[in-house]
Amino acid sequence: MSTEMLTQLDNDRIALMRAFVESARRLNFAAAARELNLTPSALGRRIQRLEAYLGVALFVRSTRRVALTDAGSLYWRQSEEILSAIAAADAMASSLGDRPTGLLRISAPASFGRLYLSRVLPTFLRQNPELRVDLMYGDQNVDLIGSRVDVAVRIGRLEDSGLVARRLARNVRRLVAAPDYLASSPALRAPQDLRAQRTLHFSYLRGGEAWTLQRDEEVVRVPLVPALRCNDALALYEAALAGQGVALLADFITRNSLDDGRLVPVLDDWQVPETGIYAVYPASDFVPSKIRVFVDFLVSAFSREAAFAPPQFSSTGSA
Amino acid sequence: MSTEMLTQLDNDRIALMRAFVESARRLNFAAAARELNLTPSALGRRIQRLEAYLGVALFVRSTRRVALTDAGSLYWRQSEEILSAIAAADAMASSLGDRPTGLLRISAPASFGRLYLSRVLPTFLRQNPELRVDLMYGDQNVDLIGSRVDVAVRIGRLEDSGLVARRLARNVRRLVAAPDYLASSPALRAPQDLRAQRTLHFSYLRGGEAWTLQRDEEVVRVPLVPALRCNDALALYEAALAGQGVALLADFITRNSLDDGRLVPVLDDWQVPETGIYAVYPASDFVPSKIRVFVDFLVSAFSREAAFAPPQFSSTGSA
DNA sequence: TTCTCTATTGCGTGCCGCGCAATTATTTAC
DNA sequence: GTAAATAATTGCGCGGCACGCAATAGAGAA
Repeated sequence: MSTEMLTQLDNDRIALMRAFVESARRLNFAAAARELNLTPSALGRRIQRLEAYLGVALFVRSTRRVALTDAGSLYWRQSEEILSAIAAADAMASSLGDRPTGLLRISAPASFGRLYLSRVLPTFLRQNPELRVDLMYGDQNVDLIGSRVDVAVRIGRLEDSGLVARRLARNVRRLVAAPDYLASSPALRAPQDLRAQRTLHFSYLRGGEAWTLQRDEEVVRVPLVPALRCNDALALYEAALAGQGVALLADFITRNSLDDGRLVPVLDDWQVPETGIYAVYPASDFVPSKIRVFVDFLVSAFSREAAFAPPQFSSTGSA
Repeated sequence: MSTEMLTQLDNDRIALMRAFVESARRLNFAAAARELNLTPSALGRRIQRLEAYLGVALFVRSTRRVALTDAGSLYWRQSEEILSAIAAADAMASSLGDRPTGLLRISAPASFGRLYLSRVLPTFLRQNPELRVDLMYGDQNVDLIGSRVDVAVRIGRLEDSGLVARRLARNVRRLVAAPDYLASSPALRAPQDLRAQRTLHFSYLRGGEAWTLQRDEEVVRVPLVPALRCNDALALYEAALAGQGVALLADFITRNSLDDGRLVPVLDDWQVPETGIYAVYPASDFVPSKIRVFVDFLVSAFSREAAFAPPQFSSTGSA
């Protein structure tokens, strides 16, 4: 086929065009060769290859002089345009590697996003005016590549391979409930007591419908029959506030309510295994700078956030 | 230098772009590889090279899925345009090799041109409407390349190398004079008698101011002191007609006048070495078709012309 | 004329990209 | 849940092609 024939030769077509353009400008192969750091022999051969490929003579040669043919003149114009188009495309693409531009698609858990991301995002956008953000809230771990997500914030233990993860903060979780609820509920002194409680369970929680608690070396896994099962942590939080039952929630959600007493810790002497909050993005030799910039921003923003730092809550909270 | 670094890599840039475009269209390396008759490995490497060159990731990959990055999307558009621009330029250039188009610069002796070329040229132009002709009359042998002449008609013996010559016709020359002149001039029976004649000499004649005559094996070279020396054969012809003296002229010039007796041959038993009429053009592996077409036209036109065929004149003459 | 510079070509070498096959991972089927 | 199939990647070895060097030839300049 024709394409088959061509693929043999169009390998170095740009080099050929470059050689041709330079020669056309100077009408002197030797000078063009010097300009391109080539030997005259190599340059002459490139012109020959180009002519052979096109099936047209581009130059009329004597041993000492060179002139453009008609085809050469026309091809010259076009070649110049093509070469500068290529240069422009290259520059464009390369600059994308340097400057954060375009659309940044972020996936984040709804709770984390609404509570926290939406607070710091304006700052980020102000710092990167060339960047637009598409924020997709959802607690399910989406397929980054399939859904064209650039960066995802993930909470918990991660397992994705082929993804780079940077830890943003610790994720301390607690069993909490509203004082109202506790006043009217069965005693709750040991993990096993949870089975008699109304529990509020996060759908996507790893490990199914069960909570894992530990105290020193002791680890217990308590199966649940949740009173409420929801895939939105904030909804669980509000249910807990309303006295619907006991919930396993991250500190960054319950922090304020714990501070002012609207929620209280439950089974305080037991701990929930600590996980992390991560920014993950596809591994690549050339990470788009919009991703680098955003992840860096998240890291530095969260490093200044007290809400995530201490396992026990204090009264520090800054915007 | 930057150019130095780049020249290493931009060799096969078009192949890389082709691979990229195909992959971007299908978002499937394997399919793209099949389309391009490549192995997936080769195609993957081409994408890698392109990304390395640009310093940007064009695709986000998992082992089984592939998606475009922002840079990839943008580069895709530009690549498509660039590739079609290249295809267009190629097609343009290649078509020039097939169809006679553009400007054909012809150099020809003034005599030959005015007497003959101008008569057949309209036919040629009618047959090749896309062709414009720049006709340059001059008996001097111009430098084809330096003056951008495509085809030159040359009369006589040729010596140029690096040029291709096709013989159009024999060039039979004769010594002629007007009857009036002969009536009032010294006797003219042997070549040596020419020294006493008024002679009309063509400036560019090879061999200086002398005529060479032969009879059987006998060759004589007769030095001249021309009464008129001119670089325009037609001017000599008219001078001869006016009875100014003896001229050495080509049959194609004097033919009509010999037919009707306005000129008569002189020293009839001696002959002037026969030369040829040639179309010459620069040697090249790819002769522009406008040149091929024109030379072919000349050859076929002159093969039908009686004026050049017979050494002795008959009464055949067609338009 | 001689000298210089230019374009070309023959020859040898080195590099680079390709194909093949194995590896890894993800999707689909059962 | 396991297994099979497909897709992308990588290591390895080879082959081809383009380059450099040097010699040839021709054209212009002094």
